[in-house]
Amino acid sequence: MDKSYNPAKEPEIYQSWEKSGAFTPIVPPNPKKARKEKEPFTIILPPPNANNPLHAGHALYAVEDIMIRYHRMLGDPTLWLPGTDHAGIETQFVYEKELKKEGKSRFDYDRDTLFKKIFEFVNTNRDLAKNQMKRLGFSLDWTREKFAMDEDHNQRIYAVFRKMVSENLVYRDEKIVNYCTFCGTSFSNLEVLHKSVDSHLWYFKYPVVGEKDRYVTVATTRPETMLGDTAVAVNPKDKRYSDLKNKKLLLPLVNREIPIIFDSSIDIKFGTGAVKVTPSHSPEDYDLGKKFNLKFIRIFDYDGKANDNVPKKYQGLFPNQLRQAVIDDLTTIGLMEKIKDYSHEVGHCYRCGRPIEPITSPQWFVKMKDLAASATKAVKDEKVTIFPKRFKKSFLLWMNDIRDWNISRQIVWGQRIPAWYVLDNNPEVLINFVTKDGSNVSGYWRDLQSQYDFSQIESGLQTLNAPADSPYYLSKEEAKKQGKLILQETDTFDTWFSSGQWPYSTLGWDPNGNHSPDFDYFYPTTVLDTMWDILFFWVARMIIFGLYVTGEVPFKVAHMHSRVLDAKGQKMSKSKGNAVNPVDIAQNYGADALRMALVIGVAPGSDIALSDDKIRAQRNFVNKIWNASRFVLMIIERFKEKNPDLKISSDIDISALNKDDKSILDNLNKIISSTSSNLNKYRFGQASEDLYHFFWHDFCDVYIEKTKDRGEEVIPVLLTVLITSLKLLHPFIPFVTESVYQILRGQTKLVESQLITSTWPKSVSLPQK
RNA sequence: GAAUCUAUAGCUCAGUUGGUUAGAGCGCUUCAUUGACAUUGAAGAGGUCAGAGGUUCGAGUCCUCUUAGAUUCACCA
Repeated sequence: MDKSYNPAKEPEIYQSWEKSGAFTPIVPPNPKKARKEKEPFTIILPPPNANNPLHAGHALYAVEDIMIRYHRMLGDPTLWLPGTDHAGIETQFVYEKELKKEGKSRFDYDRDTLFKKIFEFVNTNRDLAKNQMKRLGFSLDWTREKFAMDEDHNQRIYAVFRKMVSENLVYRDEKIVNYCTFCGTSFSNLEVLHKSVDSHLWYFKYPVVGEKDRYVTVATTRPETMLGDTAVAVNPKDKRYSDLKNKKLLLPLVNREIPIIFDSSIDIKFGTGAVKVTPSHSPEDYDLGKKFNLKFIRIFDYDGKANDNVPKKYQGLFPNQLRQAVIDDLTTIGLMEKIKDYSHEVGHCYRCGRPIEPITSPQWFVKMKDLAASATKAVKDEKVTIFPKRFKKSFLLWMNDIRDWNISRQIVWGQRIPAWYVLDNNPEVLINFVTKDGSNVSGYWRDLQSQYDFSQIESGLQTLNAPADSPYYLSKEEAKKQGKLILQETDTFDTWFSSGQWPYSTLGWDPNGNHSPDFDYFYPTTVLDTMWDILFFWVARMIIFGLYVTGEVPFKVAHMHSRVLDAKGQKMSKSKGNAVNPVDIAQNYGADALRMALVIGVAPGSDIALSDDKIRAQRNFVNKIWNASRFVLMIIERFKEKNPDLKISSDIDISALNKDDKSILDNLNKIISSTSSNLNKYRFGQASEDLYHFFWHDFCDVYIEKTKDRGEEVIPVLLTVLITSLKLLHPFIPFVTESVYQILRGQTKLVESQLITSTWPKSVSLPQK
């Protein structure tokens, strides 16, 4: 044996495991029945994004590997299913940055071409993550690997979509959505970051029509939207304005007469108690607009510029430019009353960081109320146990006031929504396309149809935007019955609409009920392990979809793991330059050292500061195991030299044990039961720490030292404690334990061929005290 | 605005349902060690467990408040 452990050989060990079939469970002939007799232990890997190499956080898949290896050793049929996610907006955002380097942008391509280019880009990256996961020792069943853009997965989510449409759980509507004009897409509420912004409250005077020198002053944080105001709202109990019933105001700069409306939602104490109402650009005002049947005047286009609903001099300005122009002009004409400092929360795009523009836009929504209710019930009834417990509370809180989910994204990378529009009788469809000579054209079908032939529009199509009440058909064939000029919706599904269906889809759920044996055997899965930051994005959606589509929860336990931070406790990110590549660490110190460093002494769900010190300490521990094993083998050799007939065995003769033997075996029994119990309770930090202490202190420092002046009778106890320790440690540090085991196997009589598939230890029977 | 979490040795953190002298890693001090391992061993210094109050025979552990920090959720002008 080498003088110290050499992690360079870890990949060979991984190959031998994979080749032996240890990662691949066998599905019995009658899976449903077999499941009832013995339930498999199943984890679906949270699929990493296909667009990027793994980061340190992904190394925490180690937690899943620990559970998987533990259950495999317990003898449970065990499946850990790998896959990668297409990660819609994330990937497109990354790819657009690549395009920018070439001096191109998404506007240079029709959507089909752009889609194909992104697909190629993703394919070149996909194997990277896979090899990294192998390097870290994750015992995933690669024969079942999936990708979120696999055709069978697409077909499944399309089927679910159609079902939801037919049951009125999916609807189209023109509502206020969170829109990023830079990314060119809407977002769900979850994808909006609320940042505190130091700004101002501007007080404008709106003249009262027909009354000389009388004004109503409104206070606003968004002067620019005043060009789209269609009312001013006050509280009916506010005496300052009670005489203004049936009066109108003259909107300055625009010279439009707007009504005064009375609604109890208006806070009398805020500002002047009078609020400008812009139904097309503010969520609250949208509600008022609906309630009072106000005009909806959208003043910003999808590119963020002011459109022709504003006076000519303002057209084409971006919101911040428009703001300044409005402030200047109101000041000039003497209608700016005052400006106060004011700090408030503004929604920003989680992707590009720019302010979100709330605008009305036709989009696809999922009705959440009933779906959320069933998920809430499942969690309350512990059909799904959320661990650590504190996340259960925030889950229920979030579910409690959930809003309808905007599932359509105006990007190309993702599953294109399977709905078709008929242009023949739908002139108001807004179309963007690239012409044959490469220029961008945008316009309504009513105007375009005379200038371009349909085939050019179809082949150059970038986006279309159909009015919310446009009829649509769920297949091209259906649509064709209605007309000749057919275009498919260009919006794609929110990534989470796809990944929310990951558990049953990857296992082979079938819309027609002909489920695969895998689905019958492994679904519902056992544990879902992920970081808490996607509890709402992903975990909640999976529970919702699972219950809706299969009638069962997708997993029984949702285990939220820690967040990996750098040595200083800072969030890792590429831009900060403090991101570490887990594979680099594995090359330098061994995957085992990294894995151990990530779990030892970490409380459930708390942050992990990953430092070099910590990794080195665990590298030392791994080496300690190597050397303790080397020592045991060495003294066996020495006894053999003295006595060539010596039988090497780990069978313990209870009557021959001395005090030290009994003490170490007693501790061994304790560590066996505490490790099992800690693993059952997801207390990986405690389990690993106890094992560390037992092996290094109890076994090496105390017991081995004491055996140094004893005879060959120590061999069975030494072997028993060593082999049992290797088994207990194997889920955490699989490589060193397996490689030591293989060496031991060559030199002593060991029955089991691999540690990975060996049985979990049971306590040694000792004489009663 | 709502909720959650954290505050324990110089640093990074463990400490399950409350129970004897509060632990680990790294760092520090002294010593040992040339055949398991210097990626070692032994001994040691170092904490009024943020502060105040309460429950209890007993609290780092439960409750209340205060202070400091972090995070998440949230359509308020």
